[in-house]
Amino acid sequence: MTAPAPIARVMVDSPLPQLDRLFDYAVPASLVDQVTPGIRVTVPLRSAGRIAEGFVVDIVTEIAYTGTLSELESVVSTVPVLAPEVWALARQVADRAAGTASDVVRFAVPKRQVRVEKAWLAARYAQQDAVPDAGPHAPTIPAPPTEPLGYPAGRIMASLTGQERLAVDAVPRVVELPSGEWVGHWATMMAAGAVAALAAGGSAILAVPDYRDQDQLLAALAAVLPPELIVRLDARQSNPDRYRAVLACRAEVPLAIVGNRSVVYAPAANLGLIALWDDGDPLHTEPLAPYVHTRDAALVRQRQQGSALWFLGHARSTEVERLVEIGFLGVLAPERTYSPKVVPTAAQAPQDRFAALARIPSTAWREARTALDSGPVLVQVARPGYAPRLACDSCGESARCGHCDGPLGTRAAGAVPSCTWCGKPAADWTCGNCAGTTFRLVGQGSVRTADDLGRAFPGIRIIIADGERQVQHVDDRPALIIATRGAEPIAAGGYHAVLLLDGERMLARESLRVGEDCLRWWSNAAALARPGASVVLVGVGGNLASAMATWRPEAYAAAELVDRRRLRFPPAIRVATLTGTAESVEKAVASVTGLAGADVLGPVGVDGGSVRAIVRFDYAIGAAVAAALRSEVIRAATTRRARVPGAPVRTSLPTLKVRCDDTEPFLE
DNA sequence: AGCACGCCGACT
DNA sequence: GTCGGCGTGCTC
Repeated sequence: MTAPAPIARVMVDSPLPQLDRLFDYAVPASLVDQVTPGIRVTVPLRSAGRIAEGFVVDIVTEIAYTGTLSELESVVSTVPVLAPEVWALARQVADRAAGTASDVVRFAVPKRQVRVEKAWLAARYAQQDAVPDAGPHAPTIPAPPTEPLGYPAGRIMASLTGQERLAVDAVPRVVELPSGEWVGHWATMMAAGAVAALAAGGSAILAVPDYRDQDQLLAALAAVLPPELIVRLDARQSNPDRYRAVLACRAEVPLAIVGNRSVVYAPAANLGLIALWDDGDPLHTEPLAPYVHTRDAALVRQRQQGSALWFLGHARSTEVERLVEIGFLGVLAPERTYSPKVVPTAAQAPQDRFAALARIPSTAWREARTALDSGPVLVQVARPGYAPRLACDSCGESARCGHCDGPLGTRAAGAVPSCTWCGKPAADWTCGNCAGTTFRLVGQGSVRTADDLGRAFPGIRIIIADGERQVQHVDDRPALIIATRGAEPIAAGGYHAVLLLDGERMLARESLRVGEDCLRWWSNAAALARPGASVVLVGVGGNLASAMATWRPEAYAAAELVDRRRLRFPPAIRVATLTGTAESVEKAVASVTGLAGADVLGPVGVDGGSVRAIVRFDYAIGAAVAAALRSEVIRAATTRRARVPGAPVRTSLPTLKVRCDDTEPFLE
C-alpha cells in the first residue's frame, strides 16, 4: 500500500479577484520533502506556459475537485513565510472587506529577500543541531509585572490569563523611565501588557499609529524586557529588515512585536495580547486595498486566536464606544481619576495688550505667564508655517497657485508665498479674480504664532515643533513650545501649562469625525501636562468643552454614537462605497437590496463618468453583504463591458470598486 | 492578466 | 468547404 499522494492547496499571488481562491496541485515526488505549508512555490495556471507564484497554505490528501490536477512547478524557497494563522487572518479580513486575500497577505509578507532567507535557514539548522537547552543566550521569560501603574492590582495579569477584550482608559500623565527618558504613561502600560503576555507564555503585538509613539513604546519596553525579546516591525524599515523581522516573529519564545498598522498581521503563533494605542488616529486606517483598519483586523485576529485585546487611548473612538456598549469590550479604568485641569475659555477679546499682540485670551495669557516662571509651556496650533492662507488684498478672494490652482501660504515672515499643494513659489502673483497684485495674510500657523508669542513674552526661549521641525523631547526649563497637533514634544516632568489655541479652526473641518478627532488631539496634548497644570481650551464650548473639562471622553463618544444611530451613520452601521460604471454599480446595488438591514444611497455621478453608491448595512448582515459585493466585483472583472459604438474598444480599468468601512463615506 | 475556445464573414 | 476575426470565459 502506498501512501495517498499529497495535494498542495495554493494561494496564487495575484491581485485578480477571480483568482482569489485556492488552487490544488499534485506534489511531484521530487518535491514532497520540501513542500510544507507557508512556503513560496510556482505553479502552472491555465494549461502549460503560464507560471504564477503562490503560497502553499495547506497539504491534504483528498479534495472535492474532480478534474485532472497539474503539478507544482517548483519550490521558490523552503522558508515558511506565510504562517497558517496569518493566512486564516488574511482570508477572513479580506472576506469581511469584500477584498482579496492576496491584497492582505501583501501587508503580512514582505517581498522576498534571498540573503535574509539563507541566513534564517542557516541559523535554524544550527539551532537544531545544537544540544537542546544548552543555549547560553536562551532569553529568560520575564516575571509578571509588579507595578500597579495606577490600575487595580492584578488586573493586567488577569486580563491576559482571561483573554479579556478591553477598552483601556490611559492615564493622562508622562512618566520617567529608569533611562531618564520621559514617555507617555500609556507606553509603560502597553509595555506592562507585553510583559504580562510573555510571562503567561504568549507573544504580544503592539500597534501604534506613528513613529513618535513607537519610539516612546520601544523606550518603555527596553526598560522591562531584554532586547532579544523585542521585535520591531514597521513600514519605515528597509525591506530586508522587515523580512528579517517577520521571520524572527516565528521564534519558539514569546516576543513583544512592535510596529505601526500592518504589525497586526505579524506571524505570532502563540498570541497572548493584541494592544492598539489610539485607535482613533487615522494612521491606523490602511490606505491600500482592501483598506482595513487595524482595529478591525485586530478584532478578527482576537476571535481567531483567542488572545487578550486592548484598545488604549485618552479619547475613546465611537467604534470602541460601540463595542463597549454592546458588551463586546470591557473597560479597564485607572484606580483613581487622573484628570488634567482643563479650563475652557471663550475666544473673548483680550484685555491685556501683550495678549492682544498674540491674539490669545487673557486667561490663557495669564496661565502661560505664571507657568513660564517655573517650566515649559505647550501651545498647540492647527497648522504649520507662517500664514496658512493668503487672500487678495483688493477683492478678498483666496490666492491660488498659477500652476495647479492650489491655495497659497507663507512659511516664514516676509517669505515668498508658495503653493501648499505643489510647493511652487509664487513670486509675481496676480489675483485671478480682480488682477490685484497684493495679498494679505489669513490665519496663523505655528511660525507666526511663535513670532507673536515671542513679542508677548520677550526673553523666553521659543521652540517650534511641527512636521518639518520634529522635536521629540524638551527639558524642564521655561520655554514656549509651539506645536502643531500631533507633533507635541514630551516635556521632562510634564508641561506647566498647555494652551490649545486653534480649537475653532480645527472644528471647522468638514468631517463626520471632527468632534472625535478634536477631542483626541486635545486630550493627547492635555496628557502631556504635569499634575495640576492648567490646560486652557480656547474658543470651544458645548459638549466637547465639557467632555474635556470633566475628562469624560467616553461620555462624548456615547452621545456622538446616539446621533450616529439616529442618522444611521457609521459606526452605528457599516458602509460600503461602490464606484464604477453605471451598469456594474447598479448590479452590485441590486445584489444587496434584497437583504433586510441594508439600504442604499445613490448612485450619483462622480468625476470621470463613473457613478458611486453607498450601501449602509447592519453588522449582523456584514458577511452576506461583503460576499454579495465580492462576487459582483468578480463578475464585473470577468464579464466584458457592453461595447459603446465609437468608443475605444475596451479599457483596463476595473468596472467596479468596493470599499468597506470608509471613514468618510459621505464627504468629498 | 493572458490565452484558448467558439461562432460568423471573405478566401482557395 | 475552411481560415481567422475577436468576443467570451476560465484558470486546480
